[in-house]
Amino acid sequence: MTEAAQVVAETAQAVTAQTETAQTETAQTETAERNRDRIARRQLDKFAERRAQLAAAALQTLAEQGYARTSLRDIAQNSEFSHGVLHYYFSDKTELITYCVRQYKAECVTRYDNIVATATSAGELRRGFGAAMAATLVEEATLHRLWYDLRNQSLFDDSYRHDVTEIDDSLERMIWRIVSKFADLAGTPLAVSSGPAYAVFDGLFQQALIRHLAGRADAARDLDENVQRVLDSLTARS
Amino acid sequence: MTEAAQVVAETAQAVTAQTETAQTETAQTETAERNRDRIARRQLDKFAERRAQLAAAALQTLAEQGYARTSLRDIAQNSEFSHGVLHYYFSDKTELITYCVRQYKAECVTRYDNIVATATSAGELRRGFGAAMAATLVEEATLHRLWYDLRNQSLFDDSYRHDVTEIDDSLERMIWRIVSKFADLAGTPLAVSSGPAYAVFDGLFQQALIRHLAGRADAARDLDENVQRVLDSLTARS
DNA sequence: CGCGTCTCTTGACAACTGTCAAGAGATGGC
DNA sequence: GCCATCTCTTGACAGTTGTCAAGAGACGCG
Repeated sequence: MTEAAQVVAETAQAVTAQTETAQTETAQTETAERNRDRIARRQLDKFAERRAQLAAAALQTLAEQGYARTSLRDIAQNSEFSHGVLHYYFSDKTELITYCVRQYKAECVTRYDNIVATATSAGELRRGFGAAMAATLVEEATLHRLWYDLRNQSLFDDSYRHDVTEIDDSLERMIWRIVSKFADLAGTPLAVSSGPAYAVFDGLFQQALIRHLAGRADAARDLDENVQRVLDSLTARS
Repeated sequence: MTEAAQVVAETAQAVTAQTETAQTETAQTETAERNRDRIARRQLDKFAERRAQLAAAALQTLAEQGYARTSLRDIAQNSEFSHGVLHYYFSDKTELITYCVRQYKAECVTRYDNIVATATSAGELRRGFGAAMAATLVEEATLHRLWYDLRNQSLFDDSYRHDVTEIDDSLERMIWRIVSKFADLAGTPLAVSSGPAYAVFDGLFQQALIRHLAGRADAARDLDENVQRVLDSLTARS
């Protein structure tokens, strides 16, 4: 990797997160500076784009084979590039997988927000939650399997712990938005707080995932039913 | 491995499970046969004993490093033998780990049965359950971490699926013994059946494990409290 | 004691792993 | 069209992996 590329790689995420850089150039050098800036920006975008593309290939491979059985060559083979390119865009395997985890997060932590926003009654919210859980269970089964795999890896390997914890917290908040709004709409207090609420539904989902992947056709329907029933149960008795 | 040892290996578990073999010898050859039998039995016991010993070393290593990072040489180094011996007692890595999983099961599926047997009131059972969960969370944290790791591996690797499913079913029954007896003692019906009941408490435990391993000192206390609260919540409203 | 069997060690093998360096091609500004 | 830079491929490296074979040592029978 060239020095320039190195710099691009190291700052890619930080810079792309900014909407605009400060314009402190004098009038004299403004055009040249802007040009250079525009070029750098384009390179940066292309760089970030390819990183995302490779991360997508990595996510697919990991979801299929699992963390323990996935090598960098496997990932490259699922992309349109050779294995060497991975070390041009990622410094090592850990950084690649960390990036994958972050990309996964962006896709999933707002999964149920639409339901929360549109539901007008407790019953509607409850049914929408159950249906959405059952739907993603079937449609993104391998990706969920990977999530649980990586979350477990983080219990053995500290390098993943931080990002995994961050995602887990986001998921907890996502579930809490549903549960607390449900209690709100239903007008009943809750028996548990955010943490155990997430844990309970995560447990239900994980069990359903295991059964679904084992080929049990009733897994999604059962999940739908169980989620609704438990959601009801978590409202405290009056 | 010699042919004899091979046979011993293949039949070790089946034979040790039997309490006594059929005695069909004639009086003439009885002594010789019994002698041979006694010898074979002793060899068999020694063989099974060493298998268990090696499996214990494997369990310890796996619990420390996780499935993905544990090699046969790592395991051997945690025992008092060299790496070659593993292929004398186990045909391959898969058989070793499968054996480990079975050994793990034997240690854990009756974990709460004492509480079920001795509890005389719903409150006592509920408190005993919460305390026992919190205790094993702390005392056997790495072993639980391994269990979740292997259960996840079984979602990617069919070779472990059968044994893992068997253990998971046993755990579900174990939890159900508690939950159903609790409802019995409390005189209230339950909102959920065996499957979701297990899923819910497993979710609580897994979250507590993650937090405990992350160094959060309140993990065990929270688990105790959450388990009791959820157990109460799962009793249906009258 | 001698000998066969059981146990275990040693060393090797082929395959695979993450990593990296050298260089070929592609691209785009001048 | 030239040249610098970016992008990607190829091939190699050192280390690790599961597996196995050859043989040394231990054990226990006759």
